[in-house]
This record gives sequence, C-alpha cells and structure tokens, in this order.
Amino acid sequence: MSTTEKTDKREHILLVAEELFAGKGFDGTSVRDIAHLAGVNLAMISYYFGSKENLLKELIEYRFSYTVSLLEEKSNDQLQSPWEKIEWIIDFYVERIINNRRFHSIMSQEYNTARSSEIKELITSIKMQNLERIKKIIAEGQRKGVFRKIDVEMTLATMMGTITQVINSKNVYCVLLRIDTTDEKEYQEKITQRLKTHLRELLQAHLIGK
Amino acid sequence: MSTTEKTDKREHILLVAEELFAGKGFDGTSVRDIAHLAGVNLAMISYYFGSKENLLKELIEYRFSYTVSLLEEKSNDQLQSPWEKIEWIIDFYVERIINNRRFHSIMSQEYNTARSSEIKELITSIKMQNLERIKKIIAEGQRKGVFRKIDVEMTLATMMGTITQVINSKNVYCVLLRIDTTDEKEYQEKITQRLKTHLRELLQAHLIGK
Amino acid sequence: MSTTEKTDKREHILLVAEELFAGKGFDGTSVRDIAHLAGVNLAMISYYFGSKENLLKELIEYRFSYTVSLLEEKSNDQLQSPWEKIEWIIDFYVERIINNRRFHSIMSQEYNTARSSEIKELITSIKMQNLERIKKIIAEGQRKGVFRKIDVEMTLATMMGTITQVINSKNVYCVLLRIDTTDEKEYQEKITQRLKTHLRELLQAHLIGK
Amino acid sequence: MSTTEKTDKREHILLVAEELFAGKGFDGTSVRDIAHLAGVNLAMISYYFGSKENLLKELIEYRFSYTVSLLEEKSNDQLQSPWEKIEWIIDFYVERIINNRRFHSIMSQEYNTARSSEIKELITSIKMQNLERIKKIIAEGQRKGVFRKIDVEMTLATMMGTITQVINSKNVYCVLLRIDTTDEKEYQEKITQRLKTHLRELLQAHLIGK
DNA sequence: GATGAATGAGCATTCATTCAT
DNA sequence: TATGAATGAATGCTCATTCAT
Repeated sequence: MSTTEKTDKREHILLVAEELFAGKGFDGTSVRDIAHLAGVNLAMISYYFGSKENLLKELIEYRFSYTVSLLEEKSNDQLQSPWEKIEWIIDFYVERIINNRRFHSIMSQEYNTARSSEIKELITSIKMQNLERIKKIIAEGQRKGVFRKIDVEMTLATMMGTITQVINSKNVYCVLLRIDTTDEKEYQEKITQRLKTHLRELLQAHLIGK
Repeated sequence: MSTTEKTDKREHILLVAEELFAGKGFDGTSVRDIAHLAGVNLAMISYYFGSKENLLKELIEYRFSYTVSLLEEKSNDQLQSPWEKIEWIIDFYVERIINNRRFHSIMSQEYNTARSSEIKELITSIKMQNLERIKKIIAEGQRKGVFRKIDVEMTLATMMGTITQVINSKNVYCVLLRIDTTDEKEYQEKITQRLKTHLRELLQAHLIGK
Repeated sequence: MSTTEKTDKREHILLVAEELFAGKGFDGTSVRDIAHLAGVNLAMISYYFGSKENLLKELIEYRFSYTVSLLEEKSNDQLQSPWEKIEWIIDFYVERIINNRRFHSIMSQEYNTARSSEIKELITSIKMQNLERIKKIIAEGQRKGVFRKIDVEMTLATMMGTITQVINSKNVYCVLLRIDTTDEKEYQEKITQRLKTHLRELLQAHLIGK
Repeated sequence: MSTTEKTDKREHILLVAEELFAGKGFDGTSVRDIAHLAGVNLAMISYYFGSKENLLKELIEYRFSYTVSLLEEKSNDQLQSPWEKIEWIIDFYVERIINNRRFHSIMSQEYNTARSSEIKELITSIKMQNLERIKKIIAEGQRKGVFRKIDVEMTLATMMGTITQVINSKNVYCVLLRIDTTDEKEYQEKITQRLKTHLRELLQAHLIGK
C-alpha cells in the first residue's frame, strides 16, 4: 500500500471524526461510530491513534498546523497600515473559522470539558499565541495614534465571539437572516460576507471612531 | 416528607447536575456522578426526572422560567430612550450570563449536540424571543434616527458572542486580563465590570457613532 | 430478597470464580466465564465486586478468614508436647490444603504473577504469620532438647512444599500412586492419608532422629 | 542472514518470553509484550513460532532438551553407592532448578492451566521419566538394605516440592532467611547451599535413619 | 525472510434504566 | 415514596493472528 493511501486513511478517519465530534460532541461520539462512518475496522482507530483522546489531539494538531506562521508574517508586515492589517485579520479569521466551522465548533464545545490537561494546554497556548499577535497590531495602531484607547482583550473577545456565536447558533441565525439551511454553499457565502462587513464596520467605529 | 423538602431535593439535584454538565458536558456526566455528588440514591434521578435527557430539559426550563417577562417589559417601556434601553440590556445580559455562567456554558456546549429536537426547539425559541425583543429596541432607535443603519442580527451576535466568548474561554482571558482564577468572586466582579464598559463603548460607537 | 440470598449469591460467585481461576488461571478466566457458569448477569460481577482484581482479593479474604486463630491457639497450648503439636499441624495443613486445593492452587499459581501489590502483600503476610507460628513450635522443641538442630525455615518449606507438590502435580502423582482420578473422593482420602503418614515419618526422622 | 543469526534471534525471543511468562504468567503476557521486549517485529513471533501456545511448547522443549540423558547415566552408574547417587541427584536438581528458576516457575504456574493437552502430556511425561529414574535408585538402595522402607512417591514429592516451594515463595523465604533480594547472585548462592544441606540431612535421616 | 497494516473476536467495565419491595 | 438489586446494551480498548507485499 502506498504512503498516500495510508495518509489518506488516517486523514479520512480524522475528517470523519471531526464531523461526528462536531455533530454529537466528543463524549457523544463512540469509536464505533467513527469506524462505521469511516468504513474502517474498529480496531484500526486504536491502531492508528492509540486512543480516542489522542485522536482528538491529533485532529487539533492537524487543523492548527497550517495556520501557525500566517498571522506572524502579517503582524510584522511593514507596508500595511494597522487598520489594513485588522481588515486582513477579520477576513482571515471569518474565512478560516467558517471553512473549518465543524472543527471550530468542537473546540468551543470541548474546551471546557476536555479531560486531558494536555489538550487543554495545547488549545490555550494556540489561542494565546493568536491573541497576542492581534494585540500587537492594535498596540501598534495605538502607538501611531490611529486607534483609540480601547479595551484590547475585550475587543479580541468581540472579534472571536461574534464569529463563534454565528457558527454555533447556526439555526437561530439562519432563521433571523432568512437564509436557507439546505444550501450549504449559499449559507456559507452569505454568512461570510455579512460577518466580514459587520466586523469591519463595528471595529472601525470602535477603533477609529467613524 | 413535606412538599418543600421534595422540591428542595429536586432543585438540589438540578443544581448538582448543572455543575457537572458545565464541567464535564452532558455526555461526560453520568447519572451516577449526579446521584453521588447530590448524595441521593441513583434510582431517585430516574424516579424524579424520568431520564437523564429530561433532567436537562427540566434544568433548562428551571433556568429560563424566571427571566421570561423582564425583557418584554423593558422593550415596551416608553419612558426610556433606545440607548438607555440598550445600556440596560447590556447590564442585564452581562450580569445574567455571568451569574448563570455554568448554565450558559451548558447551553453553548450542548446546543449543537442536543439529541432531542424538543430541547433544541426549546432553546431556539427562547433565543429567538430574546433576540426579537432586542431587535425591536434597535429598530425603534433607528426609526427615531438615533441609531445608525447597522446589521441588526450581527450586532446581536456581537453582544451575545462577546459575553459567551469571555465565559467559555475563562482560562485564556484570566491570563490575558491578569485575574486570579482562584478567587471566584473577584474574577466575577472584575469581568462583569470590564464586559459592561466594553460593550457600552463598543455599541455606542457602533450604533450612535461617537 | 433476603440477606441470606444476597450473601449466597456473592458466595456462589466466589466459589465459581475459585473453580475457574484454579482451572484456567486468573488471566485465563474472563468475567464472562464466571458470570456464565454462575448463572448471573455479567454486570452483576462488577456490581458486587467492583472489578475482577477485587473479586480475587475478596476470594482470598474469604478463604483465609476462618483459619486465622486456629494455629495461634495450638502453638500456645501447654498440654501438648512439641511433637504432638507438629503432628497436629501436619494433619491440619494436609487436610486444610487438600480440602481447599483449588484455592491453594490459585495461590501458588498467582502469587508470583499478581499485579496488585495489595494482593501480594496480603498473601505474604498470611504466609509469614503461619510460618512464624510453626517456627515457634519447633524452637520450643529445640529449647526442650526434644528436636535436633535443623534448618527451621527449610523444614517449613519441606512441609508446605510436599503438600503443594502433590496437589499441583495431581496428574503425575495419580499415575505414580495408581489412584483413579475420576473418583474425586477416593483420591482425596487416599492422598490425605498418604501425605499425613509420609510427613509424620519424614519429620520424625528429621526432627527427632528415629 | 546466517543460520546462526536466525537461531540466535529465535533463542533470544524464547529467553525474553521465558522472562515474561515467569513474571506475568502465560495469559498475562501478550505477544506484543514479547515482541517489544525482544526488539523484534510483532508478526515475527507468529512467523517463527506459529502461535503463542507453540512458543511455550518450544520453550519447554528447549529447556528440557539438554537434561534428558544425564539422569539416565547416573542411575545406571555401578561405581556409586545409592546414597552417593541421591546426594548427586539433590545437588543436580537444586542447581538445575535454581539456575532455571524462571522456567521452573512457569512450569509450576502453567502446568494446571495449560489448555493444550499436548503441552500437558509433554510435561507429564518428562516429570514421570525423571521420577522413575530416582525411584529406581531408591529401590536399588532398598534392595541393598541401605535405605529404609519409605513412601517412595511421597519422598520424590518432598524433594521436588521443597525446592519449588523456596523458588516460588521467594519473597517469603528471603524475609525469613534474611537474604537481600536485590543481590540476585548472593541470593542464589546462599539458597542453593542451604537447600542442598537441608535436603541431604533430611533425606539421610529419612532414608538411612541417622 | 520479514514486516506494516489490518481484522474479528474478545476483554473488563460502565452506562441509563427498570423493577420488586 | 424511596431504594438496593439487577440488567441489556454499549463503552473504549487489546488480543492473537493473518496477509499482501
């Protein structure tokens, strides 16, 4: 069997697990569920991932792995103004969270519940890193006199919280926004656009004051 | 045994269940856990509540029961300006969610996971009702020319999402805000104040533009 | 259900477990085996004993509980000569071990294997207590000039080891002694008599020298 | 790979298996344990030995193979007196069992448990052969009027049982004999000497009567 | 000859719930 | 009303073994 196939199988299991964890929660999903939906043998899951807990850990690492350095780069970019950076970050996060909304949903569901402190610390450290980078950008804007004196930490909570709220209360916002839930793609596009525009206007008013 | 004692026992079980659900999730909490921590017989839980699922339902009804009409009243109040109403709502929600943050945590964790559509619909309808009331107030402000044309639904998401974000990422924000986690009361007071001030400034800039 | 019935069920499970452990070893016996042969529900075993390991522990305590003080009494008896005491002990041990040969077999099988140090220590302490009591009797005989100077500890090993050897190599000794294996009762009586006589003659020659 | 290397690998696996079987029992040892400790691929065990059961069988054959004829020779030796032969046999068995005490431990643990009748019969036949040879020597001594009329089979049980008892209750006898368990070599030497002396004195008193 | 991948069967244990009392 | 006893179903996981390469 080729390396690709092996990787694909692992990845396939991870994606199936992600879907189930998002829909039924970590504890609500059994390893049997995952094996069945993934079309693999039950023992395969333990064989590849050791344990259900470790499967979650590997999913987290898999999802976070490719977005480590992007933010770092952006915050150090000398050519963009602080507000341009904020606009970029809004777009980046809205898209990233909407695209990975299943995974994001797991994170917000399981974060408080996580039994393994290892997983908890992994998530905390990633969240902290991301928040520190955005903090740096806002601080830069404040130093340059472009941004007003606002509560930076709470502003970060607003940014993330708004997106999370829309994701996690999908049903409610679909009704409110009169978006058809069945057309997944349409929902995604509309909600992405709406979130981007809102956050730009909201944060512009908040940070710059117009 | 008197009716009062019976009610107290039921309530006691509900509160213990709330604590455990918040800490370990619905699926992560066993009926045995609840019975043990509540100091009651295992069979009593089924005896009183029928099933674990129904225990959650009763907890939701118990928590929502006393906050139904308050918002209704406020939105119809003719003596306050729209902004005064928004300020009141911010304070009301921040306090209510912070005070019931365990329950709120359960709701955000279990909402997407809930197996019973009955519970899902119950939560959706309550959320919808609350959002509709706030929508009405913002619409009133816009009609009066006091509030700018903003995305009402997204603004609601910002309000709720910001509070939820701070609650559910307690660990992260405690570190960021340099608040001691061990002193529960101090944490609660500081975070309440901080959230209220931030949301007022944020929404004032957003809705009114100053 | 009466207390007697409940105790009987526990005891019944213990006896079934003893039989299986003796025949297939602790690890070779599954909780399913025990439940099946005992005619009880699988979950019952965990309900009564908590775990398989603890079932073994309770079996050990159950088997040892009623023979604690008998030996103590005998060793302090002032009316018997040391050799009369040794004769009594030979008879006592041969009968006790033959009658509980299944349990004895488990002990010699699992002693070196026992995973829980708690069980190991329990067995060691019981063995030590018994050996100390016999040591005391031999020492008394030596003080009185009745017994020769022999290696006390090794003599204990001989006493116990001879019985154990016959029990654990039943097949071999049945052939050697030309005893029919199918008639359990006949086997037991013959072997008991043979062991008693042999040990008396052996130890008399060893301790007294005739 | 050369034949030597292959044999060495097989032997290495056997020795590792012996160690684990002795420490955790046959059922308590997994093929994975053996493969891991031996540093070989898991599938290799099945590849070399066919099955776990057969691995045990090969271990037994491996251990017994080199001691088949020694005893035969000795019992036919015309130059030694029956008592000299018994002395030689005591030394031979004590040393052989002490040196192979891990294997001996497995035999006494698994003998009653062994699922395969093939293994059971193998062990029984080896034991029988050995016992028959010693029987012959004692019978010779009795014919010559050197040995008393004693229970030959039980005397054999005493010889083997005493050694086995000391080996299998190592912990107990280490405490009783005040031997340091950590120094394996010291333990082995002391216990060997002690056993030899004890068995000589014991059997001399028993067989010859002095 | 040697091995990574895979698997069906089985493991001990825990689950929410029911029932006789 | 209250509860100890009981249970069928499911849990996560490990087992010895096989097989394609």
